[in-house]
Amino acid sequence: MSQIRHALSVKRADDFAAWYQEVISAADMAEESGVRGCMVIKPWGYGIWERIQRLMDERIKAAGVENCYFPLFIPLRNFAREAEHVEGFAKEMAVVTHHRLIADGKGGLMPDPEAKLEEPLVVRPTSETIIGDAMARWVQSWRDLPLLTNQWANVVRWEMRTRMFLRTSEFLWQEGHTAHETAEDARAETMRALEMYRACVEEDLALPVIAGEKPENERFPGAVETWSIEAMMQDGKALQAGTSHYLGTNFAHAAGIKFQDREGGQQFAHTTSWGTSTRMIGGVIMVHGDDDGLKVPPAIAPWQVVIVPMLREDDGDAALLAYCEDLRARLGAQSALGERVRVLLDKKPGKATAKRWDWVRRGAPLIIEVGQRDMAEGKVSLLRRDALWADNGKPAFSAPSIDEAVATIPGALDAMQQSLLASAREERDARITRGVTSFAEIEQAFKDSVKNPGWVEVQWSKPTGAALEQVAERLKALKLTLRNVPMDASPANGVCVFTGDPAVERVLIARAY
RNA sequence: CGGGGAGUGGCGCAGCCCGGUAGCGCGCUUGCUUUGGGAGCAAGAUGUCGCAGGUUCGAAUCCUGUCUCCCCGACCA
Repeated sequence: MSQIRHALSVKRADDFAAWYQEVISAADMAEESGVRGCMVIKPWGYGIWERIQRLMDERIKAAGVENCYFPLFIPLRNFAREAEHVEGFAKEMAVVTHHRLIADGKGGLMPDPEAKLEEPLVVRPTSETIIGDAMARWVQSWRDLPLLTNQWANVVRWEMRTRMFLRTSEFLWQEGHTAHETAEDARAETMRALEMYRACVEEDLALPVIAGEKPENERFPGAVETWSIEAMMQDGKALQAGTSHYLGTNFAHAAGIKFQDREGGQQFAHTTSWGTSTRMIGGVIMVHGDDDGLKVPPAIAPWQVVIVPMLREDDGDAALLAYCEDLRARLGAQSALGERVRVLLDKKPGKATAKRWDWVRRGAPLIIEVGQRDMAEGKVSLLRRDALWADNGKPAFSAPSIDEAVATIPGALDAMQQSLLASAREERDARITRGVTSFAEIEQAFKDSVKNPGWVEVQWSKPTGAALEQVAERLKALKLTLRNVPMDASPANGVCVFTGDPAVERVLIARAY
């Protein structure tokens, strides 16, 4: 192996947390804002979010769910209704108490004590309560059901410890809220949303996930069932990439979502809620990033192909730019992954080499450099972000003709999308340990290891209440948590690693973000 | 929210202990050279030293408070 000069200064293997932060700044995705836990999402990071948003939104609408927008401010009294739900969020809510500023006498401003709100407003941490209010008005008859709504919004949770994209005080997300006539319908919707997330995150973000039900102690406050998709990061930790909740009639009782059923009686609706957030971008970084920066899966790349002309600031530039423009137009007329290929001709002044490394760090799937010699030969110089280095330690350029490039690039984008998912799945599966039969084996695997060995799947007797808390405590000593009960795991056939009782199902254990 | 570390040009850092009016590398600008693989040489520009008070003739440096970031923990649908 020759010496490779990587595009980042920190390597994943040396300091994963520092590497993660360097990717975000080196890929020009986001930066600190000066407000605790809040970030500025820059064009490349926001462009990725917009792609995710578009692809997810198409899937949401295809299921018959309609978008709405509900207010940012929620009256404090809404939160007094559903005790369990409130308890879950009370410690992390931002509250608006004043509506006017006055001079503080020291050259600054302060909230006007005279302008105190009679009833404080909570900045939404999630919208169950306010959407519940609306649903109570909108639902009168069984004919109004199911009611299927979604909103794209920002939410605020006053987090104690924040990390860019993974856990920020303010974040962007989508929250689906639905009401149904029967428990059966609501459960089906819960599962439909979960499957939608699995498909979107795997197919579009190229993150392999395991879908399953959360154990009772990990449930959303007020939910009857909570389901999640869990993705494995390169450091072996789990990231919950989406959740879907069956809320029973808990929220319907709290908000008064009642309807007249087919027999003329009054019934409470069964509701669901489900969400995914900008946190998924953190997952993309930690699954697909490498020591040269980000690799953006083509489906969510704002630009899939970036053409970098090797300008020399002489008379030859005009012809070179025309050649590149022709290439851009021809590529842009092609389709990959069901859409027109997104091609940028990067005409910004500057050295082509410097610009190339900028795009490598950002993770543009394909980078095409074009110089005078390429043009003279009717060729281009093509670099694949997922196969960056040649054996000699230099960037692995290929030199197809322009016709060949136009013809093969759509297929290459499709292939890259597939291979990113496939290789991530391979790496994940190699790090899931199954067949563990005792707690001692778990301790052994996680106790003294500096490197995280990954996930463990065990059989258990699904204890509840205090017995479950005990299990959680034992795992906590190893910094482990119960992630979920995979829906497609094989049935239990042994004994519980925690209690020794007959096992009833399999559960995943991991360190988590 | 507890423990620890840190905030000095765009980025990474030195200076602080022992107060005297700010420096290095990268980047940036300009010029010349170079020109197919992350260029070289030269000359430049960029700082209310996180913010607010205090001590002092004088504060990046000492004291107090505060904000933000990082690590560990607690917490975390």
